[in-house]
Amino acid sequence: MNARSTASLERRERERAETRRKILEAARRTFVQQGYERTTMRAIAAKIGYTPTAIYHHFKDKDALVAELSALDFRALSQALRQTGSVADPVERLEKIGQAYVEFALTHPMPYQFLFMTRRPTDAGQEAMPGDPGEDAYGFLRQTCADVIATGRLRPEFTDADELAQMAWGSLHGLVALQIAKGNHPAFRWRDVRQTAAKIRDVTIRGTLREPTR
Amino acid sequence: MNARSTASLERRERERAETRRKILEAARRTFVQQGYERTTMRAIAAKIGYTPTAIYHHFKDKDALVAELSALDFRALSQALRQTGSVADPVERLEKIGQAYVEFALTHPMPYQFLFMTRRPTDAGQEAMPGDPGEDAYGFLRQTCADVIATGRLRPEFTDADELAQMAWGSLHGLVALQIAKGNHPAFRWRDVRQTAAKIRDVTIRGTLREPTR
DNA sequence: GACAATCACATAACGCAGTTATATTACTTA
DNA sequence: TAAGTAATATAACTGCGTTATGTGATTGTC
Repeated sequence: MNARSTASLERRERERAETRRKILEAARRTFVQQGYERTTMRAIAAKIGYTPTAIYHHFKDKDALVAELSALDFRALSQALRQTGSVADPVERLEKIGQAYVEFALTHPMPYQFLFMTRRPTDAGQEAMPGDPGEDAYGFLRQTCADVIATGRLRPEFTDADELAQMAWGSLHGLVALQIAKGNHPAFRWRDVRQTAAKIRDVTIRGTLREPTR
Repeated sequence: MNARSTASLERRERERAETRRKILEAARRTFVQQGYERTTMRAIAAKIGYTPTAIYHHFKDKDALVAELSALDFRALSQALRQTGSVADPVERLEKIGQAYVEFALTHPMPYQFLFMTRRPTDAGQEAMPGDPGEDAYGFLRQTCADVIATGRLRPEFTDADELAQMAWGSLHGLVALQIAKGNHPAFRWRDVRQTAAKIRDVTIRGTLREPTR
């Protein structure tokens, strides 16, 4: 393998990466506009001047496309969540986590929908992969809940970190999930989601703390 | 039109209704077992010894099947919610509404998913139909929230019935929606949903009330 | 510099889905 | 008994995700 071949290899890899990137970009645009079901491989391919089969040269199948897009976006979530780790007080940290979570859901509705709002058959029975960013984030939330419990500031009925995590997660997930699914439905006169989410966080914290705080 | 023809007409209508019923029953079983996407018209038809086209003689398309099934189940929700109307205290009534709502979601996951967890393109821009059971239920929740506010027992920052309704709805929706979508995912060590939901209701109420209660 | 190999695509097609145009069969009505 | 109609079947269409196979350009080897 000489210098010329190395340069050629590098160029080919660059071109391959560039094609991959173009596919991902077109896929993201289409997924966001049309949603998962209504996005066809043919449409993605046509948008960048390829045939559908070309996509399969770069990605295993349609799910792999969404999975990669989701994984990319999830780095942002993981980072945002972990930045809250600097907050010393676990209660304040829990609130920051919730805020970052809502912000992520609202700015990345497509991967959010893919990860948390759809039931995939592969979900059942699969072993917990340590790399899964969703489970990763849950573990982080759970740990913070355990820290909150350890402060002793909660009412005595809150001793289970998983239960507390599921209460906190569920409360905020419901609001953003409804917003994503029904946000354009005029009959529900939707209030500003970020503000409502903030109130849900306040209520959750005040409702679980041992003493009235403010 | 003589007596015989009337009898014949009636019998034919009975038979037609019976076929409709059989289709709906088979569709319900399949939808519950397999979910919406994996349920095929061919499978429904085969289960009752018909060809797929026969279904189209009774229902416009696949969505119409789910819509009718959902409407049927939703009568149960509306009734269950309205039965809570007998509770005089608005705060207690709100709690009962939440309990009935969670129970409905867990016992009717398919219509729940259809109505609240999927974004349908027809949702946008459509006028509010008064018959829509979903909006009907929201209106009932909203009214109860308004009643709660009117009692004056809430903290001063809670004055908006829609906001309060969306907080209550979202909190419980999130828990059951996660359960429906990710309930079989082993990495999240799910606690008993009804119990967690009860704690969410407690926390929401205690967190919004003016004075600590118990 | 010929030549095999490989890469990055395209062509064509498969199987399955929802759906529909067109029979066919049975029953009702005149 | 003939015409009409309602209920179902047959066969096919379109569009989907996906794959087996072809093709042409580029690369590495003798």
